[in-house]
Amino acid sequence: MAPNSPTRLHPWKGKEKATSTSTSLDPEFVDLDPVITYRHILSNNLGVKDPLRVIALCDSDAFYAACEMVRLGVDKEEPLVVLQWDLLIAVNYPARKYGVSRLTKLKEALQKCPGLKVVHVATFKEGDSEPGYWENVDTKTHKVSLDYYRRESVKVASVFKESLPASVEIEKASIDEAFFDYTKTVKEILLQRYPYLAQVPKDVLDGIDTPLPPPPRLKWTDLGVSHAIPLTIPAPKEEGSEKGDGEYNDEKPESPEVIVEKNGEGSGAVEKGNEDPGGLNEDEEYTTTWHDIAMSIAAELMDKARAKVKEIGYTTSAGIARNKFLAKLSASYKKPNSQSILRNRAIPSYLRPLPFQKIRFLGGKLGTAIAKEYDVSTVGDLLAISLEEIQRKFGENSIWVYEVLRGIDRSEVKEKPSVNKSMLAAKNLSKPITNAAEGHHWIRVLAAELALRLNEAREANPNLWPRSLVLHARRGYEAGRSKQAPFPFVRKVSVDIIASAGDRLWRELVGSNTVMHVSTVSLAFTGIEVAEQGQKSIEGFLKPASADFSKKRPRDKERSVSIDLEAEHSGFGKSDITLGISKQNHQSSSNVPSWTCARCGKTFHLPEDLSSLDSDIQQEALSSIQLEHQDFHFAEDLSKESDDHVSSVKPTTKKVGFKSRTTKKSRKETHGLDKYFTKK
DNA sequence: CATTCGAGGACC
DNA sequence: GGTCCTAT
Repeated sequence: MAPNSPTRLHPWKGKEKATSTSTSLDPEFVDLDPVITYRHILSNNLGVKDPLRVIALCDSDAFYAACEMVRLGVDKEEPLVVLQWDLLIAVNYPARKYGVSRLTKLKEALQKCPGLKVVHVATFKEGDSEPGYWENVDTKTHKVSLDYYRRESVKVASVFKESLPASVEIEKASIDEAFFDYTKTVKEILLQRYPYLAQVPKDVLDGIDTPLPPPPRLKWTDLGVSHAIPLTIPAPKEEGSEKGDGEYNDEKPESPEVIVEKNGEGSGAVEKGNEDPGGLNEDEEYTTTWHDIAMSIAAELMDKARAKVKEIGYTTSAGIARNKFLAKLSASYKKPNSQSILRNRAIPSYLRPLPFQKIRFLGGKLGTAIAKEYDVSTVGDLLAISLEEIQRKFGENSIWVYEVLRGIDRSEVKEKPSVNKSMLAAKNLSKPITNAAEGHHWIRVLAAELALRLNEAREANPNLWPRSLVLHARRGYEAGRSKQAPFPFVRKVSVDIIASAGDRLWRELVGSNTVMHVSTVSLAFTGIEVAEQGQKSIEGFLKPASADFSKKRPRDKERSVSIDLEAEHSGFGKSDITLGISKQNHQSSSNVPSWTCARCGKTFHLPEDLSSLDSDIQQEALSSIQLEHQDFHFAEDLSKESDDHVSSVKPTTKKVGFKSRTTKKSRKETHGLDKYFTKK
């Protein structure tokens, strides 16, 4: 094992070079055995360079299939597939044993597995109030609904959250998987178990930057670790192998040096692991670094959380490693219902034989282009390419590719807001639409789903407001086209409101064409935002003088616009429910600001007696005026009024009572290579 | 080989 | 605003 090398001034900053003294470690891969100091274990904000960083990825096994098994109370051993029209979209593991995989035809699947349980996803048709499971579904009349899976996904996520210490950061990455950052938690536990790690030696030159004492040699199997990826990885199967999805190392490893152990849920793995311990060399069998031990602690926690999730019917597979990319990769090492640790020192042998197109973001066009350019397929092949070379060919940003091939990934586990930013309903037409009436029909169906989902989401969070409605349509094999428009504030969205807005977009999109061949159509809410605290509802900002807002709003970066509505409610006589827009600096003088609608030219005034109306009536009235003035909240485009000193932070149009938004870019997921993607 | 539904981000 | 990209 590698004893920590002596004195370095600031090893935690060390970008310069791996400090490993172990000659057994692969020189292509740096920082596999970094020096870990007292500072490292005592600090909590070391970020992605933290040598004790521990990340996990956990995904649900055959999630849609599992959802249906839970819903129907199907035995866990029973083979089951989920059908979408005549396509299998999910296959549970019992069914996979029969050689059934996604993308097999239903007929073929039934031949392979006669007892196969087949469930069609929920669907609904025009007029249905909610999706359901029917005997016969017809793609000509019905639309698929994945809503049940979304709701189950939320349940699983909340069980994870409840089952883990609050210090674990969680990023829900998709409907069936999440990343976990255990770094902070694991340090706390390390300090509990090894209190001497908190005692910086007094008599040393480097103080807190002194390397930690050598870690205890612990047997993986005694740590409750169910699975550690071996230092030597069996080569992935080649083309010839008759193997379903060709998942990299998906099958049970057979080589004797594999450590398989414990709580494999009765998989028989225990016996196997203990069968031939003589085949293991010392490095395989024991932890050798503090990072190993940190990961084993994460494994304990992950294991417990997964057991909790299993109680509600979902088995999961997890990977634990030093970053997101490797955690994700490791999760697929052994499936289902299992977890794997990838130790730093196993990284080179794990990555070298890996087909690089398995790597996130390399699975698509970029990966294909790289494969063509160099006529190679594995990570090992690409290690020969220098950074300069790859940057010359693929641009500056491809340093990301260079690093990821070497097991480096700087991306962070970032908690996401619980509400999605968009909500989309789509329908693929087997028989293309040829006239406008059919278009309107499908828009109504899509609108019905959106209405249902938005209102449903508002039960949990009443302050959800979609900014826009977007209609996509694709004609034949041409690229799709889209149109969007602001969506009005309406508390109770109805199918009609969405559909009428959708119809307008449809007309814009297809123009005066009477002949059309639209093959896909989708409708989406985008820019969904949550109203600020204290501005819980439209009523909230209607009642008192809008002067209150000015105090809450940031004064520097933008000039706030407050919006009020003027509406008319026939049954209520007077047409003085008004909505206006006023500039912040004007409104202090008066509680009755006015605004002229950019589209219709009408001037509105704030009502004085608004609060005397019933809130139900207020809402209704508001809805009606909003429909007439759909673009009211874009009447003023603040982004056009640029102030030099804030030019880097571009204000966006704002709605009263909503969080301020800037256009500050979040981390690039595509690593700036989008330009390249579109090229080919 | 093709395929459905869906979410998010980047670019211009 | 619109288009294109990525995962399963």
